[in-house]
Amino acid sequence: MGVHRKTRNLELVLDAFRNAQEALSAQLLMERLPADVNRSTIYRLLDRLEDDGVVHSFLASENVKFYALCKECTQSGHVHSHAHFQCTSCSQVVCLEQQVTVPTLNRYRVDEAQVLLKGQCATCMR
Amino acid sequence: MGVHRKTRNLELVLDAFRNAQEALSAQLLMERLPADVNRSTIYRLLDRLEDDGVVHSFLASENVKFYALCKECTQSGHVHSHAHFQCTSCSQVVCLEQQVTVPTLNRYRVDEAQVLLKGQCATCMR
DNA sequence: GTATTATTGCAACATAGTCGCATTAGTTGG
DNA sequence: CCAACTAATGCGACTATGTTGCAATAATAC
Repeated sequence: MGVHRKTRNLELVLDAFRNAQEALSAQLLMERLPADVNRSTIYRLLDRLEDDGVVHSFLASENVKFYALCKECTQSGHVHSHAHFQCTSCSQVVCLEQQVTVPTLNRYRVDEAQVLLKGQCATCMR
Repeated sequence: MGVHRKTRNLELVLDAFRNAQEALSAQLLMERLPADVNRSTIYRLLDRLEDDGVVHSFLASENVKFYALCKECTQSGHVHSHAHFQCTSCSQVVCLEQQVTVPTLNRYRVDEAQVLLKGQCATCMR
């Protein structure tokens, strides 16, 4: 497992994430990358980067999967229970600092929490 | 707006929700309803019921939208910030009692919180 | 019972994502 | 540097979830 070869496409995707302040979907990546980068390749790179723990993913509105670089995550223990925010006007998605306290449930074992806050971002509020 | 006519399909869908202990997706509904109920009709009924505040929806894994009857919701003020749980083994989704305390953010106005806890349900843990 | 129109069924479409397979191109060893 | 190996890519076809236009059907009001 792991990212093996240093290819142009991989570098392009990583750069896109490094330059982005927000989380990115496959669709957004396609728009930001050169047109000749194949759709399947983007999906495959995202899958791989997620497997490798380089990015984490979460679902936002409209059934779209978003990805963002893992910052607080270590190789051993991943902490993905921070919240995400999506603006209902511009659809932009960002990772928040907020950690989510996962409630303990007696009938279930909770492994992961996905928290999506929806509302308006500073730009769209004006 | 509003549910107007009392049709067979509407009754079937409502019954399915009343009989279900879990949340239902369009797919699950299709499996539980007579085969001659049209796919589009199910989607349209779900949309309408959500508009009317009869059910609420939220996204679970695999980009699938789930619906459940609104219980704590009043006509005037909807409270949809309770958490949902999805079992990663059997994919079943349930509404939890847990209310989510929506964090206040200074750079965003938060209108809604979607919380999906993932893990294993009692049945799958055995 | 008839008129009105919400609801339905159908088929075609849209979008997000996946997959098999042949080709391309990093990487390694000599 | 070159050849061999094989990961990565591009392509096209496919799946799944959901949407839409339109004509037919059926619930409701009179």
